[in-house]
Amino acid sequence: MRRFLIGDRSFDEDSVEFQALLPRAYEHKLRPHCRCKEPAVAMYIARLDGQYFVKRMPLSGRDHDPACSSYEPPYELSGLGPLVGNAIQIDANGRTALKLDFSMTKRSPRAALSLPTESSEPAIRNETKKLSLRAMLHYLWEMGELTEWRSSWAGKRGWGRVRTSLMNAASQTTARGAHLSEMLFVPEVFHQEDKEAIAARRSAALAGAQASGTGPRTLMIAVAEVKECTAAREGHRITLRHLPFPFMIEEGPWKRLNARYETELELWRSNEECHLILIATFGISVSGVAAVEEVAMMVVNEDWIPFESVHERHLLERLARLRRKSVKGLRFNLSRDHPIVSVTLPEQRPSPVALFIVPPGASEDYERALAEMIESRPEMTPWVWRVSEGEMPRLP
DNA sequence: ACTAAATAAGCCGAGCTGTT
DNA sequence: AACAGCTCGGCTTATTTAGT
Repeated sequence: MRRFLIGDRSFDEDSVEFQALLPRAYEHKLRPHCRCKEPAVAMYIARLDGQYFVKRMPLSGRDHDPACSSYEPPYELSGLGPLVGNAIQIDANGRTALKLDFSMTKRSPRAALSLPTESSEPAIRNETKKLSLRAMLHYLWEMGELTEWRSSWAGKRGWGRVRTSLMNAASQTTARGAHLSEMLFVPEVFHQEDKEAIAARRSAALAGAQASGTGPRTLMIAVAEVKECTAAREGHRITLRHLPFPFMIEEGPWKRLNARYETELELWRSNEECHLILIATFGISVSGVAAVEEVAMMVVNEDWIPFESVHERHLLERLARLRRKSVKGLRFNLSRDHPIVSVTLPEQRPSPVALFIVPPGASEDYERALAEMIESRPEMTPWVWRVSEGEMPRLP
């Protein structure tokens, strides 16, 4: 159980007086501090559906004691590490600001191209990294705690849960000076009996993507599960679950998508249980047709945990039966030849465990980078499965 | 209100990879 | 081995924001 400090008073999480204090503390924007470590770790109070929760500040999971329920493994082991502080900036109120590497508007084609002017200005290095679309999807998944799993959650996570988690994550986040929740569209679970209300909420949510006729088109970001892709008269039609209309994609981008996400599509087609998650910037034309501008994808298993190879899926399958929590590491902007932690087991005793999978045919550089990564986090017990050496080793 | 600086989006070229 | 296509980074220009 967690113990909190509010002001100079100490409370047990479950105590009646603490639960009674929460609404007032929320009202006055008081910040609880978790006493699992000294000095206590700053947290915040969130209100969800009229209930109050003490939540950790974004990306502060590593500051908690490994035994604390708010503990999360350090993000340096996943693709999140290089982005924190640059593309992902966290302020004191627990809100994060993202820098995006994709357009959120579509401007009309440039009227005239001006000849490049002679310029002797010193070149300004743009060293700030930005989030790709895939990294944005991984960010939402991680912040929504959809990378976490324990066996007791079996059967309890469906698209409704996923959607709520994603929207919660977005509500803490800004990008390009706007709230991410206003830019993000995630289709609601469709129920026939609630058809009209859902349609009304949907069209309200999609207002930001609607073409106004003049000026640059503003785009929105959609996250949804792909149902199927079919050829259209021109380009392709992507049908998404819980959405009554398809997203159109032109032939060129469609080809690129297939080449880029060949592995993902292959994994998706090879297994009926898994889901293909799409993230795309899109706009809606005056005639009401939704068209994709940019797109990225990832494959998740039946528990909505992302994976990138059959080996990882096997590992997740084994871990899904464990009562203790497992946390999936994600790649964000990193390419496939960078090692990242596959899964961490934060609740493992005596120390948290980092599970790595070395893909067959990994280079020496890969092994070297992996060794460095393991060395840099001595508090984590490493577990390595080298696929080329055979079967999965025994889990810790 | 005007100017300067920061930011966003699109274009272009260098380098890499995969194919023929 | 050459070529084509794609990706990534840098540069340019437009637009927004902040400061005077």
